[in-house]
Amino acid sequence: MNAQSATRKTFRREGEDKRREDLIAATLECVAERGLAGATVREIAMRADVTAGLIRYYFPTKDDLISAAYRAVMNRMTVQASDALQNAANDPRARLQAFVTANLGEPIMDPHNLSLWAGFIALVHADPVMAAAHRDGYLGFRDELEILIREALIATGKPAERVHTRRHAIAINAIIDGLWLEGCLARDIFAEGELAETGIIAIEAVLGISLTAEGDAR
Amino acid sequence: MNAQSATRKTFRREGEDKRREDLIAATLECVAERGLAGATVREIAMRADVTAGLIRYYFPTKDDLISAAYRAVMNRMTVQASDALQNAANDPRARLQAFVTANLGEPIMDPHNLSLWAGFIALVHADPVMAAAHRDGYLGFRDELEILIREALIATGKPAERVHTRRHAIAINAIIDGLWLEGCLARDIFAEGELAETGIIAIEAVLGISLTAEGDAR
DNA sequence: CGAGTATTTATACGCTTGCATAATTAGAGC
DNA sequence: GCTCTAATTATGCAAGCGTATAAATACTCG
Repeated sequence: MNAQSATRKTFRREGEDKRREDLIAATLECVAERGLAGATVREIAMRADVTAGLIRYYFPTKDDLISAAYRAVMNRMTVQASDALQNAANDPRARLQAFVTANLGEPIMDPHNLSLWAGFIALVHADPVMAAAHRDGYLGFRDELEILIREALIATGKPAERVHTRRHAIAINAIIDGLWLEGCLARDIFAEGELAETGIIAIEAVLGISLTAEGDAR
Repeated sequence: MNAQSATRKTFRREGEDKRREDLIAATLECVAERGLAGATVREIAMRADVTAGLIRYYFPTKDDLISAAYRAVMNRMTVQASDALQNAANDPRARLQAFVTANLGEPIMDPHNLSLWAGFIALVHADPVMAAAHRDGYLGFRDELEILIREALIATGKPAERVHTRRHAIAINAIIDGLWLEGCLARDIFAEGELAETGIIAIEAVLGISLTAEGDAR
C-alpha cells in the first residue's frame, strides 16, 4: 500500500527434493556453459529463479553443492550406461557392444559432461574425500566392464581367467575412456558413430572375438 | 638513511625469456597444487619471487599467462615423448613401443600433469583460442602416432592404407590416453610398468602384429 | 480462519581478485 | 661515473565472490 517500491519477490515453497534438484541442474548449466569458474552462487541462484541466500539453506557451503552436482553427473552417466544394458539382447556379446556404444554416443559423450568431469578432476588431487569417491566410481565401472567381458568370452567358448579379464578390463576401459575423451573434445572431426565403431573393432581385436556376428567363432 | 622502514624489495633485471619461463613455471606449480582456482596472480608472483604487477608487464592479461602455461605443458609432454623416440632403436616396431612406453611412464604419466591438463580442459570449452590450440596439439599427436603405426605395419609386411591407419591411430591414441588417465588418477593400484605392458599388448592386438619379437611375422 | 513455522528474500560484510598506475631502481651505454 | 631507460616495486581501486543474518512470507495444522 505504501509506495510499493522495491516489491519483494513473490515465491512458492517447493519441496526439499525439488529444490535440490533444481539447484543442481542450475549448477550443471553454469558449469557446462562457462566452466567451474562460471558457477557462482549468484549465477546459479538466478538460473534456478531463486535468491542466492537460499542455496545456503539447502547446501551448507558452495563446495557441497558443487560436489553434489558432480555426483549427480557421474550417477547420471552410470545410469544411462546401465539403461542401455537393460534394453540390450540377452547375448553377452551384444550386451558388451551395447555398453560400449552407449558410452560412446549421446548423451554420455557430451562436451558438457567432460567439462564438469575435468573441473572436478582438478580438485581430486587436493581433496582426499573426493579422491576416494572418484576411485570408487572408477573401480565400479571397471568391475561392471570386467563382468561383461568375462561373459562375452565364455559365450564364445574362450577361457576367462581372472588374470586375463582384469587386464582386458583395464585395456578396454582405457579404450572407452580415451574415445569418450576424443569425442567430447572434438566430436565434429569424427563421423556419426565412427568412434563407437572404432571402439568395437578395437575391443574385438583385444579380446580376439566378434561382438556382432552370431557365430561362436570366426 | 631515514627510518628504512618498509624497505623496498631489491630485485634483479632478468632477461625477458627467463622471466617468462619463471612465471610460467610458477603458474604450473600453482595449478598443479591447488587447481586453476589456486593460480591467482598474487600467488604466482610470490612463487616467482616477484611482485604481482610484473606479470602484467609480460602478459597483457592473466588469461594470456594461463594459455601460455597450457601450451608449455603440452609442448613439454610432446617433447618428452619425442625424446624417447630419438633414443629408440631403428626398427619401427621398437620405435612404436618406445613411444607408448614413454607416454605411459614417468615423467609423462604424472598426477600433476593430469591436474594441469584437466584444469585447462575445462577452459577449452569456453575459449575458442584455447580450443584451437588444443585441437592442434591433439591432431599433431595423432599424426605422429599414425606415422609410427604405418611404418610398423610396413615393417611387418602388412598393408598400411590410409583408411586403416587413421582408424588405428584413433583407437591407439584412445588406448594411450585412457591408460595415461588411469595411471595418473590411481597409479598406486597398478604394478610398476603394468599399464605400459597392458597398452603394448592391446595395441599389438589391434594392429595384429608383434612389437617386441624380432621376426617379421608370427 | 488464525497462529505458528519452515521456507524464502533481502541486505550487508569482509575478502580476494584482476587490473591500473605512479614511484623507484638496476643496469646498459656513452 | 653519469645518464637515461626499461624493468620492477608499491599502492590503490572497483568488482565480484562466498557467507552470515535479519526480515518477510507462503503454507500447514488445528
